[in-house]
Order: sequence, then C-alpha cells, then structure tokens
Amino acid sequence: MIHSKPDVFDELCPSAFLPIRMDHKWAPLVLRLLEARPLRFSELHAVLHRTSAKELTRALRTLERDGFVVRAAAGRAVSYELTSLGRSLLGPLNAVYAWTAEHWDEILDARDPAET
Amino acid sequence: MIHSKPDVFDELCPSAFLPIRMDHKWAPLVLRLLEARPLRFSELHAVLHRTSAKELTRALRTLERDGFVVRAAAGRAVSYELTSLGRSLLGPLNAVYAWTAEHWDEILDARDPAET
DNA sequence: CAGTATCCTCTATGATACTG
DNA sequence: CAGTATCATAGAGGATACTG
Repeated sequence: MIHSKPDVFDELCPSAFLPIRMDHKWAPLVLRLLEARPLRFSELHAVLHRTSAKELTRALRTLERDGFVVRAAAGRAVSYELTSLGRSLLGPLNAVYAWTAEHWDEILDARDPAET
Repeated sequence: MIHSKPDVFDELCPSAFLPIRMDHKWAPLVLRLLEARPLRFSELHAVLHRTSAKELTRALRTLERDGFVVRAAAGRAVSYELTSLGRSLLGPLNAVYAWTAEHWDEILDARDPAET
C-alpha cells in the first residue's frame, strides 16, 4: 500500500519525532541489547534493573507494535529478537550514541560551565 | 575538566537518552531548521506554527542550555544560530531522519497490517 | 517582535504488590 | 519466569491572553 511519504517539515507528521522519540524511554536501549542475540525477559530486566517489569513490558510491546522485535514463546521461556527492521535502525541509532559518547562532556560543560 | 565518560549500559546515565530524547519535542526540528542559516524567533515560529510561542521558547532555551544554539540579540531582532556542537549533531540526526523517511511505511504497516 | 503568564489535561514513568 | 494490576506524581505540551 501507499502511505504518504512523511515530509518532516511541511506537515509536521508524527514521523518527525520518530524514532528520535521512540515512544518509550527504554526502547532504544532494549534495541541495542538485542543486537548481539535474542534475550529473555529476565535477561533484559537484569541489565535494565532501574526500571520496573511493567515498564520493560511496555517498552517491548511498543517495539513489537512497530515491528522492531518479535516475541517468541518457547514453552515457559520467552525471548525477544530483532526483526530486520529493528536491525536496520541500529545503524543510525548507534551513530547517535557514538555522537553522544563523544560530545557528552561538552553538553555537561554547556549546562554547568562552573564545574571546571 | 574530566566528566566521567558515559557508559550507556553500565550506569544507565542520562546520556543513554540523549539526544535520542532531546528533552524537548521540537528541539530536533529547530536544529534542522537552523542548519542553513540563523533564523529569527518569528521565522522559526512561522514554520513551527503548530506549537505555541511558549513551547518554542522552551525548546530554544533547552537548546541553548545544552550548547547547541546561541541567542544573538541585535537590538529588537533576536536570532538563533547553531554552535559547532549543534552543527556536529546534524550528521547523526539527519541519519535518523533519513532512516525514518525510508522505513516509515514499514512501521505503519507493522502497526496496522489491515490497511493494505 | 519576542516573548511571559496562566490554566488545564493527559501521559510517561516510578513504586509496589500480586499471579499462573 | 514473565508478566499484571494499582496507586501516585511530575512534567510535557496545548490553548489562550497579556506585555515591553
């Protein structure tokens, strides 16, 4: 089907904020965690221990909804895996993280020049 | 000075969400608008007419705070201009936008497979 | 022109407790 | 293990009116 191509400026459609704002705080992190291999819910939660099960679930549901990950239930065990769409986002996403790692100090300095 | 390098995973520091979530909805768009040349407040608002002056102001204050733009008041006229830090973010940022333009349809399809 | 000031609502997210 | 259910709060963001 034909969805109208998002023109980020003219129409100010939601794509202007996607996936810059990935609809969930932990979504981008989950995506990166799944880069290496599929992970179980508990494995994800172990790393993202600062969030609740509820929020992690919501992050995963969001990622599922958008076609970034697929949920595979094998009996008791449930694991999450990247789709090709999800994997394709890792490039740009990691580019942003790389930028952040490189310029984080400058942002902090801009926020608080005193702390030198 | 030495700010500890952000390890996006180990400490789950705020950098994990920056600038993926740029602390303001309109911030990334403002950044892109300033790519070509400095713009006045009203020029920005003309394009971003869907938001209020209050929110646009807040976006600009956020961008200033983080060292992405500088505010230059020339008498009555006020214009905003990218700093080199702000400009350096355009690369990764535009990469994400490019990804979005290319995969937006797939996300919509994932959200609503019916609409074919 | 370039904002401020208010009011208001809705959502995101956390904390905590419970379940098949 | 892999979630749900509930409660509670801060802040995001819209609408609108006002100002030097």
